[in-house]
Amino acid sequence: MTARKSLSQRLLRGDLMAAACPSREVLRHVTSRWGVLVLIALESRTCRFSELRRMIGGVSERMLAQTLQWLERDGLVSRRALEVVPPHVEYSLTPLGRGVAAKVRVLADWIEENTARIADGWVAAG
Amino acid sequence: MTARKSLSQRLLRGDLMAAACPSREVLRHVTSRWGVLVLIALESRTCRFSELRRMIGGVSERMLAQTLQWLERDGLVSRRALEVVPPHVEYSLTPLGRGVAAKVRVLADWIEENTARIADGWVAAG
DNA sequence: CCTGACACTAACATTATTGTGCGTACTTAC
DNA sequence: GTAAGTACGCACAATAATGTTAGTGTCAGG
Repeated sequence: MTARKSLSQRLLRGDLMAAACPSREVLRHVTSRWGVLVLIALESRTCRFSELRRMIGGVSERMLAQTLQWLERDGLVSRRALEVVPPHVEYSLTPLGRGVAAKVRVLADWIEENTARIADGWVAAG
Repeated sequence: MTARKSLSQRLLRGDLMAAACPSREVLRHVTSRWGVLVLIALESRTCRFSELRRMIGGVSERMLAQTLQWLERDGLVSRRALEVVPPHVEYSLTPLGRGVAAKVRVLADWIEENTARIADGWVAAG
């Protein structure tokens, strides 16, 4: 068994500017193409696999599964499989996951609100 | 010449859940591996190319240039080249860029603070 | 004279990420 | 009986992102 709170947990802080820092890995999962969207979708409510697939336009089953596994390993998403037929699996955010999801959501909101402004620059510049 | 404020800018909001929405593109630039770090670095101050390169551990010149160009086209970063020798180029955030950078920074802070907790889960699970 | 700094670009090699199609094992709906 | 839904895993292909190397032109420092 591991200690309840490791030394690193109490003392160390990640440094994203450092190439070798593990925080880089977390960043990649969270900000991956579908990671952002999964976190946002799950922030609203617990979802099944195929619900997520329908909610998130353009995601393939393979990528959705992959992304969910990353986030699960990071302890941000929890998976609950019901032993029934047909299979029923529920994905939800962990307390930790709710933390990131909130931040991610704020960023996503900003992007949704400002995309039109940004896209105007694209057409103006050609 | 384009209209001062396009219809889309006043009326439409991006929808990240829609596969074809342009907001997806903005999201990709902002959350790209180096995009996040560039925005954070520039939030603290205007920087020269090689300063950014030194600040952001592990970034190659090619990727830094690429990322800066994406963000510049999106109107988030502005580039100012002084006509001197040796070349002197300054990168800074536009007002729009300051908007995203603030949101990105909050996310990055969260990750830096919680990476230790997350990484603990990695070792525990093996 | 030789090197390094500066801010890149172009060409090429290599990963990483993503997509596609198929298979699973069972059930309900048509 | 046939198709579709369920939640994926696996193999392979394609595309996107990233890295590596070399080169540009000028000038200051050793």
